[in-house]
Amino acid sequence: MTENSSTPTAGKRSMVDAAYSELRERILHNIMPPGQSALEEELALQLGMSRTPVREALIRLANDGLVDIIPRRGIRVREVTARDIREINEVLGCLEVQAAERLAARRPGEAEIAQLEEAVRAMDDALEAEDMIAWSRADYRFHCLIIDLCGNRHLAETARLFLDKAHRSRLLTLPYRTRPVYSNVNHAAVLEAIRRGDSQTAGEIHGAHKRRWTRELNDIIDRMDVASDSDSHPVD
Amino acid sequence: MTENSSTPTAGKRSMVDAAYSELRERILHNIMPPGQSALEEELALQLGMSRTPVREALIRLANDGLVDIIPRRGIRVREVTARDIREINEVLGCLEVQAAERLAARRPGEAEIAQLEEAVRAMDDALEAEDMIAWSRADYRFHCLIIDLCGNRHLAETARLFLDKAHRSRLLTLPYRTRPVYSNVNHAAVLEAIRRGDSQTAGEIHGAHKRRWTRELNDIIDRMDVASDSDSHPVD
DNA sequence: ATCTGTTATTATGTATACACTGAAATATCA
DNA sequence: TGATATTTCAGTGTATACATAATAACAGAT
Repeated sequence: MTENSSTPTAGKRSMVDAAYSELRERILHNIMPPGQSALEEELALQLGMSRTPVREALIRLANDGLVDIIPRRGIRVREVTARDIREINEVLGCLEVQAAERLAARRPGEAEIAQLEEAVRAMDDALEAEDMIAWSRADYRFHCLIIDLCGNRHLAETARLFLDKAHRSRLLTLPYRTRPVYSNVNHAAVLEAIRRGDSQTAGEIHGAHKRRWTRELNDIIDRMDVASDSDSHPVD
Repeated sequence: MTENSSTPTAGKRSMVDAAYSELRERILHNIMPPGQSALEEELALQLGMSRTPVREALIRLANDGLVDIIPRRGIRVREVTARDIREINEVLGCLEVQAAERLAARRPGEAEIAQLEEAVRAMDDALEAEDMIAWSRADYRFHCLIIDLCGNRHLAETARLFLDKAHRSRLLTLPYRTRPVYSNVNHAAVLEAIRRGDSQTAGEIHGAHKRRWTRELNDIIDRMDVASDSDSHPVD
């Protein structure tokens, strides 16, 4: 009877949903670290339910690429290799650029602009205060907003998935990162282009930002000792 | 993740896999047309298995965006609205451009180039013979190859999903299409850029091709009478 | 001692059983 | 007749039971 109330979102969710979000949280927050294996029954016991809803949740998690289901041998939290980090970052980059262009082209309303402004301001404040946790959260919020407001549901859904995948690698790379001063400048510039409805500039700046980040990421990965999974650097 | 084996080398598929691919085929080939609803038990009966594997297959199909699971009222094959067609096409476009760039940058080997050449040749032959079915298949093969060979697994997997989604709308738009002479020219040019390892040109041509197709698609959609789902044309 | 064939175990994959929910259908009342 | 309350009922959501396959343990032989 593990009443695990880590998710304060109390609603009329089915047990499958409960299992899904709980396990997802655990994986995203490294409570279940990459490589860890588990048994369906064990998880069911922990979550206080039978195997059936756990199984169904696991299928969704496998679809999201967070766990591997090994045919008769239970499940494993998927490892994040250097290659994965690079690949995920590449896909996310191209989706986000598209989202930024799309968002600018659709001329969002004042309320939406205000949300973006708030996120940028929060990032500036956090950087000033040297509060990297707060900065990271605000950065995440900004990217989420670009994605969610872009007006293309399919794009938003897919990009959101990759943003979450990227979050897992962020945890690995965070200690290696330098002060993200460029990020703030770029985000402000992107926002300005969006406000003007200048789709092309929004895309270009966001793209340049992403490429710079990709280079930095490659340096970080080289300094880290993660499994490389036989991958050569992508050419920029 | 889910080993999407399009290869006919059927090993020992579990019943879940069988249900998944069977239902997927039915939906993709319009045997179960959009909007059609069904009951789990009914499908289980048709497929000669119990509800459990069918349910699990349905979860995956829902994740792929092919069906909607209505909480207590069974499942429905998802409708393809005009908005969906446009959105899917947009995402696929941006992923494919990235894949083309990536592939060119990667300098694929002779064997891989040969596969692409074969597809282009098949397209030319089919166009000459006015065999639109064969053309469509070769076109599909070409796009699959660009995606599968790009070297980024995550990109490939995601793009593949969207290619399949696009396939469904292709069925709707096919009767409205004009002779795809531009496609063949473009594909040949992309292939040439890939052969030279000219990543930028490959991306540009493929992108231009996609944009032209997007315009044509918008015209087609206007002429069709599909549910529009309150969507304005994306700005190009 | 190592290798191999057999048995035993164990967790999954699938089937079935059951409870709960939401809606259609019927009944009751104004 | 129309509106509302009640009942019924079909179908999902969840739990449990069972069969199967894969591995681990073990014994016997070389």
